[in-house]
Amino acid sequence: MCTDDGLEGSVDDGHSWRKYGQKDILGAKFPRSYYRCTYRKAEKCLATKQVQRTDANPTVFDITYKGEHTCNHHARLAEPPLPEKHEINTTHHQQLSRPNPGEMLSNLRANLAVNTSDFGATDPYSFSFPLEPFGIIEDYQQLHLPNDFDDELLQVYSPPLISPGTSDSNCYTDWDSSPSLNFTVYLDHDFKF
DNA sequence: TTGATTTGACCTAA
DNA sequence: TTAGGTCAAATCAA
Repeated sequence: MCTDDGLEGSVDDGHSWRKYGQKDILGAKFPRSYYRCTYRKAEKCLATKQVQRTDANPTVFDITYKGEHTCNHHARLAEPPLPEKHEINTTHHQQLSRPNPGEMLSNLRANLAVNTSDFGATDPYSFSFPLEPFGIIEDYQQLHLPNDFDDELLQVYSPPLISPGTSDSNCYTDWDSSPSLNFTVYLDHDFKF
């Protein structure tokens, strides 16, 4: 994650990652970093993620998760019954209570700001703003975002936490080809951790 | 001393 | 052949 002073660190998504490579990508100003789960060997956890700073905005990172954690070291999470993979279960959305603002605020400060504006370009989409730092990959599917989620989030948390100006965020899953998740993290220039 | 990061080399798919 | 992804030795930091 990049801060105002240009320092880069890993987004605390509740997992322990170990960097294993960095590559200059053709046409990209900034290199892409490759991370794998710290417990890859110990627990044969094959989860990986790629982090790349976007050209347009150096404070924005595209983070792509691949695979899923099989280790037991992910952050503790509220554990409602998991919807079957590849299935968007709207029932769960109704059963799960939305995080209260205090919890979300503390988690935002502790972890990251996620710009969820302009969702809806792809359907179905799903993304859960976690009660706790991000956990196993399935957790992203536990909540279906309502259409007005971004508006509500912005009303509650901005300014100064979330930049409302950008509109080119993306959040999609491509479960058919590979179990990966890509989302863009926007950091407000005034964001303080 | 141990675990994490860096970085050039290597592998592989397109 | 090239670009993206991974490996692994060297280096760094706690």
